[in-house]
Amino acid sequence: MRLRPPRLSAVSYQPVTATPDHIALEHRVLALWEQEGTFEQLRAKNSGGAPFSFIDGPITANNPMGVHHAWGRSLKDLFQRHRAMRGHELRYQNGFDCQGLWVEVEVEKSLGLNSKQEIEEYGLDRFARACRDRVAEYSAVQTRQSKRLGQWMDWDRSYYTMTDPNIASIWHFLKVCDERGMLYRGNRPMVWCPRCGTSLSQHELIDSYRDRTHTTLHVRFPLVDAPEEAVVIWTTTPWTLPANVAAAVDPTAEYAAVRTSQGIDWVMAARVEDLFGAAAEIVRTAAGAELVGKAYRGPFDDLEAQAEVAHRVVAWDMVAADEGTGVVHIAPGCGAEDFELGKVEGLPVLVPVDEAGRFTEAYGWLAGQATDAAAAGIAEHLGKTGALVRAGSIDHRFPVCWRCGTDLIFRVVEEWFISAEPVRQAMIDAAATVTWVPEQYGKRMEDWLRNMGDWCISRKRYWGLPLPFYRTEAGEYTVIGSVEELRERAIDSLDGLEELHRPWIDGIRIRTDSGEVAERVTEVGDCWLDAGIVPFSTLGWGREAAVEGGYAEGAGVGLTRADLPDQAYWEKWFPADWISEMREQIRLWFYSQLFMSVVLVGRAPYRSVLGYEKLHDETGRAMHKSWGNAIWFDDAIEDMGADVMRWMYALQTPSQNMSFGYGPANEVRRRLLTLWNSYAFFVRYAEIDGFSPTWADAETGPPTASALDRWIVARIDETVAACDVALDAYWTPTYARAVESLIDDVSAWYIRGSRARFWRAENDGDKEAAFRTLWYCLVQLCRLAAPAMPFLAEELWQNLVRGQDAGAPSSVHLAGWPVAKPVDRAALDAMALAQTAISLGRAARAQSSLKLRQPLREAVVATPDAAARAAVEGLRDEIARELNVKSVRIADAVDELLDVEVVPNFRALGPRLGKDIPRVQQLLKAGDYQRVGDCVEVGGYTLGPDEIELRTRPREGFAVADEGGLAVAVDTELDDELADEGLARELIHFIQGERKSAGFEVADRIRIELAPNDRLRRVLERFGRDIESETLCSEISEPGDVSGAQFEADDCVATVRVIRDR
RNA sequence: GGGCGAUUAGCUCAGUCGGUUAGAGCGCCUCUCUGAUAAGGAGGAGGUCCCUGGUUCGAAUCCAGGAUCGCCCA
Repeated sequence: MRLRPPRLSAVSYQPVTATPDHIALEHRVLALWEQEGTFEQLRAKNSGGAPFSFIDGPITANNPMGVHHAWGRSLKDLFQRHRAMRGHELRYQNGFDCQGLWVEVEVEKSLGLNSKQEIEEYGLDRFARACRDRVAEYSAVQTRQSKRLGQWMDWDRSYYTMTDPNIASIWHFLKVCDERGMLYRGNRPMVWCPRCGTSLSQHELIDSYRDRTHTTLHVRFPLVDAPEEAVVIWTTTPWTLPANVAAAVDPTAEYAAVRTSQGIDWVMAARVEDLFGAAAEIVRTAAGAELVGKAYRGPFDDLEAQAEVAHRVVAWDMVAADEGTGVVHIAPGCGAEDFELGKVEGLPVLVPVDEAGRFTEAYGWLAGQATDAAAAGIAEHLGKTGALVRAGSIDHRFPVCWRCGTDLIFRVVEEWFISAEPVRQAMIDAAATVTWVPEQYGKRMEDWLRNMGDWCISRKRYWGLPLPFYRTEAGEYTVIGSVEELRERAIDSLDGLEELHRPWIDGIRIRTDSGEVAERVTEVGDCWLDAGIVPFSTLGWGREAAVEGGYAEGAGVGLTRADLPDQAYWEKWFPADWISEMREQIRLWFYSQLFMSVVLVGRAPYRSVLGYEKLHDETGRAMHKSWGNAIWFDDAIEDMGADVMRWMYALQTPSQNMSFGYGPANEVRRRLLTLWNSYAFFVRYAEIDGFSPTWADAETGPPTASALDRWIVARIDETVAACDVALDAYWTPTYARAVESLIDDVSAWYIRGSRARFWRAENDGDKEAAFRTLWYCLVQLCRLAAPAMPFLAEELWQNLVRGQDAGAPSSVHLAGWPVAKPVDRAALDAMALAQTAISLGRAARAQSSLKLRQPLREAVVATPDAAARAAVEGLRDEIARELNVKSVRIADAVDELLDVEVVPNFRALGPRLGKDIPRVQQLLKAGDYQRVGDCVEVGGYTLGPDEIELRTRPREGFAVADEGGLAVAVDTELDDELADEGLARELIHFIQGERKSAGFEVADRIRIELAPNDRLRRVLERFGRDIESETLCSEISEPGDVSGAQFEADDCVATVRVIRDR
């Protein structure tokens, strides 16, 4: 280590550790932001800026957030921070989803309740309070977690979907639907959970199939006309047999009557062998159409419920020929397809079980039995009556309730719907105005919209939006559209109405237009109504006067200070410029928002959407608590740290599932270490040299006298432009890769190439330029990386910028986004050429057996391209340094080193020559052409310089490498001086190794004892001082007797001893 | 059955407007640097760009069909 002048100024950088402690650093930065109100400063700074409207999709405040939530929240924060750095005004309103079964089920568990009956016994008021308390608890937990992630939101003003204003906004929407005739009650076969006592929406069936084993039955339905004959059905749901009303056959298929011990059994001919074996005796065959219309005796005709039913065979085109018997048992009250067929055939609908999945009184001996428990009794009964052919079991995929794991059933129930047809086309049109990222999500939305059924909005539960539908005894319905309307119509006092929830709301009766008394239906609403209304309820749509803190009425009191803005505010912030959620929200929140918005204002509530796929573990498997591969946010954030986590999310291609885990996190951490190393390098030398930049330097940029400096500044400009394009397109991986690439270039190329400039003892202009350039690189990197890794960027900023200039912005997040400047393409191209030349030079060197450590006299860089020669000219020093040569000669005489080949530029020539290309290519390859100036005459064409490319091949006998018209040769001849210098380098290398293995500190001074031979003695004479200074050696001595390590190189052998000075 | 994707190195994945030599990271091997050092650099091995056909002077890229996987709907 060379001696340095004493520190000139008192600048002081915070010391930088060898590796970053992300966790400690992040907590430090969080404390700094808190202490200085950095976020508040940012909001104040951007107040009045061009609005950037982001609307947060509410997170269910029901459990701690997971790392999959952190993905979305990191993306949201990334784009918000980016827009804020560009000076946009943002709302920063976070949202919590508060109502619905998700919350109810968790509360049931925590209270030890196990059925709807138990909830009612517990008391709906206490239950509602418990639900609200759970939301309060976990919204606080999620807020804490989000802050730790670094998400900047106006946490005190989060919206809660359970507040009265939110609920009232939905009432208004429902009223509008009613006025347009879109609201109706309907019978629907619903997927039903008997434990939860409620239907499940389509959304809730996602991933609901599990491996289950169920009883299967083959059952005879004897024909009325020919009692010994029967159609035989197969079912996997025995409990539905008491509700049988028909048997379906494929009219176009062939059916066979098979003689069995029980009589004559009709099944589909294709199924005979599977069912009865190859030896089955077929009495006769008939087309399915012949069986259609035949009456049969049902298996449970003795039950009261079956009294009026006339069973018959019906035709159906969906009868499967590859399983069962080819005759399908139809119970329209127990299956979706059965129900549809029943509508066509006019079949009666028997609903055998109640809300709890238990048979009703009309089912006699079955009454009170649960569907799963009834299978055995049903099989036994059928056995007694002779209807049972055989019982078996099946292992299959069967849907279960996502909340409690109970087998789901189908049940026809009365629910409330909003018809989709009147808005279908308008929704498709509105969705087409949206920019979908990734693009195919737009097609998915369109597909969903084309196929969507009516929206079932009712749930027979407790903690949710109370549907404002009031029924008189006569069955007349009134829809209430606001709290004011409720107040006007109420018969009962609203004094006891603590909030718009059950049970309080249930006590309020109203008077209808016709003067009748009406009570509220007991149903609550689908929670996607709660979330879908948010662009209206939180932005003040239709409100005349704003109310500060007014959003918190009802269940939100004490939880939030969100305002209730007015129509002007809505007009400013609607529609959202951008929203982002995971892909499944296409059918959920993106859909419900769109639906409500199209109904209310006839257009899309968002301009652009970023969707993303699923988060899996690092092996690509879905994360499941029960599989033990789930990663808890709280663990991950204090292990890998927020920046590493956020950078992983930024790098992830949104349209692909993410493999998340500690392994990938480590890889990313190592890449961030490169930035840290560059930072540490700068601080070490800036501290030593007393280099202190000013904030103004970041604005003006560094001087660009040297080619290397010009290049890295051009790289920064190029990166800024690339980041702008990527972030404007909401595509983070391109952004993150561009930043990583710049980090790599700063570290691996700029710093490596500039190190000697920083080591230099004298304070010259070039060293100053190097400091200013590296500092500028780091500062711009901080700003570019800040949206994605806000903590690390802030840490660097504090030390590099704010610590050096009190007038600088106090936070990188207040520093503004770098302005894209014109990119110095020439500098980039020149360096690319130089890098190619260096790479070629290395390859050329590698052809000889000389180590890179051995200095060589000269490298020749040759190219026929004059512009390229001029470009490389300015980078001769870089090339010489990297190739360890004394000089670099630039030559145009490629021919002495190389053969030249003319290759067509296909992009330019393709359109012009077309089919002639292969012929011209052949002629050029064969050398059958004339060079005329810059042009080439070949096959009747004259090709201009832009239409050809000159390529070269090395001639034999040279250490030459070439690529694309560029060739590099190295002179491998060694004279004594070069050889000695090489040997000196070897010795230095050896001594450094000894120093290291002896455990000396980098700054320790040493003495060297060695016994040289003549050659080595000559080397020491020539290069002794270099060796001493390189190894921090005070003296090289030659005592008579040396014990130590053996140094061997070339023709030298010496014993060397390295001694630490005291 | 309909729709939307995916398929590129041992692994994880980029690959823009179609351009003739398909890249990165990790892993592996070799070398190198030793004043960023629990780092850094160079090189190498490793590819039927899923398959078939088409369009084109030219296809990983565009089109058609197929296979496999994933997701959505029915």
